[in-house]
Amino acid sequence: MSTLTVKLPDGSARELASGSTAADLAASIGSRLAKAALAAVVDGSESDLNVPLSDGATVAIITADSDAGRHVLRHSTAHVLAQAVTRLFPGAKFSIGPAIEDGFYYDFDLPAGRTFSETDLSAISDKMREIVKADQPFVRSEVGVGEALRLFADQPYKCEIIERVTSGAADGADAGEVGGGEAISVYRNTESFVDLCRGPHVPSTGKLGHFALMKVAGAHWRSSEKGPMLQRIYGTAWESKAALDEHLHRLAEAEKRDHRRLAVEQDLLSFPSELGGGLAVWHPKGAIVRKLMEDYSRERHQNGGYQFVFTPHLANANLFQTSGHLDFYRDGMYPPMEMDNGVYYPKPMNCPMHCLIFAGRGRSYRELPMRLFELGTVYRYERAGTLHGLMRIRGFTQDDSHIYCTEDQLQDEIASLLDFVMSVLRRFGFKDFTANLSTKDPAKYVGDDAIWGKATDALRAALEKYGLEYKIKEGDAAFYGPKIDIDVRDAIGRKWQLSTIQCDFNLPQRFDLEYVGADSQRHRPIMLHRALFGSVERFFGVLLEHYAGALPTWLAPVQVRLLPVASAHEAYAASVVARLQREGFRVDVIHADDQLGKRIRNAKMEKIPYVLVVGDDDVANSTVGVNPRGGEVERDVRIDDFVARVAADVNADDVDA
RNA sequence: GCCCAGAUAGCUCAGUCGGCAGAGCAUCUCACUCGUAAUGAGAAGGUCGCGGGUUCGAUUCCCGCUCUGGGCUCCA
Repeated sequence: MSTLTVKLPDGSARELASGSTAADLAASIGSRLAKAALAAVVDGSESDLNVPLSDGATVAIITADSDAGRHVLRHSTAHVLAQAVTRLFPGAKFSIGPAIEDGFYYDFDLPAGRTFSETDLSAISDKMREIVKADQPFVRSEVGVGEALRLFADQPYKCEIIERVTSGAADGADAGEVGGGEAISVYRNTESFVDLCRGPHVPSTGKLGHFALMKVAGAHWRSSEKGPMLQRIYGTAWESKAALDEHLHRLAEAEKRDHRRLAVEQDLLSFPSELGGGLAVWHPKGAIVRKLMEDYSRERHQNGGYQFVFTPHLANANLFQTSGHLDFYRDGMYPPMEMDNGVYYPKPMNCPMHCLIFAGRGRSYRELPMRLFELGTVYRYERAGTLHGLMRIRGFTQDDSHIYCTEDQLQDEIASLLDFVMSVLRRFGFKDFTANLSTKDPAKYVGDDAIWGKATDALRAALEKYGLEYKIKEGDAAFYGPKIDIDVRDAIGRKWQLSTIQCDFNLPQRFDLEYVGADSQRHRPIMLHRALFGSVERFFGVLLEHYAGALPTWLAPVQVRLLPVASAHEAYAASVVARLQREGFRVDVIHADDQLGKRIRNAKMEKIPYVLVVGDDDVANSTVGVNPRGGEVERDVRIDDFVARVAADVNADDVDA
């Protein structure tokens, strides 16, 4: 009997009977591996377990508890979903169903315009469990184009994918469905259910089962707004019940730190419907936090060589004609107001007005770099379906800087800008950063290639110098210049894009901005846009979620709460409050109308950093009882010691979430 | 803008197969004055999101709108 030898990931070799498959390999290694195996990587490409191995191949087994394994089982679960839907809704057309982060989805076109509602999910889910229980095999075969078109004759979306793939017009979404090459691969589960797919898949549906259908949604075919609206079902799937439960638990935790929920619970701000969609009012407790954020931002900008400016909320249409906003972003602007002889628009950006300030008189190279800063409130008409709490809002305030500099200054200016941005972000407790460098889209840009190259190099050099991990997004820049976007990762691992540093070769030209150089000649400055919070509102929302509402002491609306044990201790409590207020702390006191335990509980739910309880002993000894957030109760703490401790906490550079 | 789901007391939510609307928390009053995560009693609180239709009667059924949530698209 002839044999073949394969290489394993650890470098060892293994001899198998000729004709052996990846499944045989797994079995030869161990029964636990055989059970956990879902697919294999053979010579670098993923394949099914039952693929025959060739002599000398390098083979790795994919198990369910790896990222690759979860990807396979999610994709396979999507097929089960499609089969369940086609059985429950005869005539349903299915389009694509990829694995995504934490789960999968599948898009359907139901007969007669029928739509899914959430109540359909349990029936579909039950049908899926039947299919899992039936332990149907996933049988791969490869067919020619003609055969494929015949197989999917009643599935127009599948036919479209086949045609696009074979005509070479496929994009990433199609490639997930079918591999490239001549033959088209399909996976059959039953006599009647077969799906176009590149694979690999689990050997049989019995390997699946730890899934949950999460929600239904509309989704456009081919992700194009012009395409028909399909019905999408989202699900999640995991390698074990424990992993599924853990995922569901994580979702529940994320929901608990939803900034919209925390904003209501802590009385920070609200979105009264009387005001209109996407518009917020800030209540006193939210406003104080916002003010602290803004004060800190102003202080840093003042020390960072910025000049403060203020500009109005409205501008004549001519200004936005000059800036180009009316040409490019009219749909995203609030509608115009007509008055006197002109037409006015609420501003969607501050930069045109800052350009007017620069252009207001002749400028010398000695004034550059000129750094203008404004907390400027802008209004954008975000479409109704896109609004989302503070994260997507129609009126918001940018911490907006525009820096005008010479070409020679570009490099240093960008490097110091990046330092500045990172230092401010760290103060707010973010520690984990990544950046994206977006480069020229050759199809759409203004300015000459030399300046694009120079600016892109300057951005890259700044990232390298700072040592910030970054990805290059080729062709992703706006038409007017390359940019750096900075993402932060929050306490539960979610990424938020916050700060941005953008070069602009367009506005200086449109506003005909000039300075006189040392050579007495006129030159055009380069403009940089820089937002750090981006939107103050959104940044506030991200902070709330990052800290789950427990803002660091320097930002907490109430830093210290005094609780007199009984009415007899109120005078003493008042004297402690006065002392702490003299030290500049934000303090309040809750009188002894409720029991102490109740007042402690309320303070804890409000996530106040320090709760001070004062009773007989404290009155006698000038002490306080300290109940710190997340710490143990301490009795008989001297007031001076407490003051020093809070002061240290407020000034701490290292803030933990 | 499109698909799905919502909107009932300040908050969280129950309920009415079409017949005067309910709980917990919060609020107010009274009692309790208490040493570290919910004291007790009472009161008050609602055009059941807005507008139209069907009906003897609509918070409930139908239509439209507004707002909210989840997606798609978009995001200077």
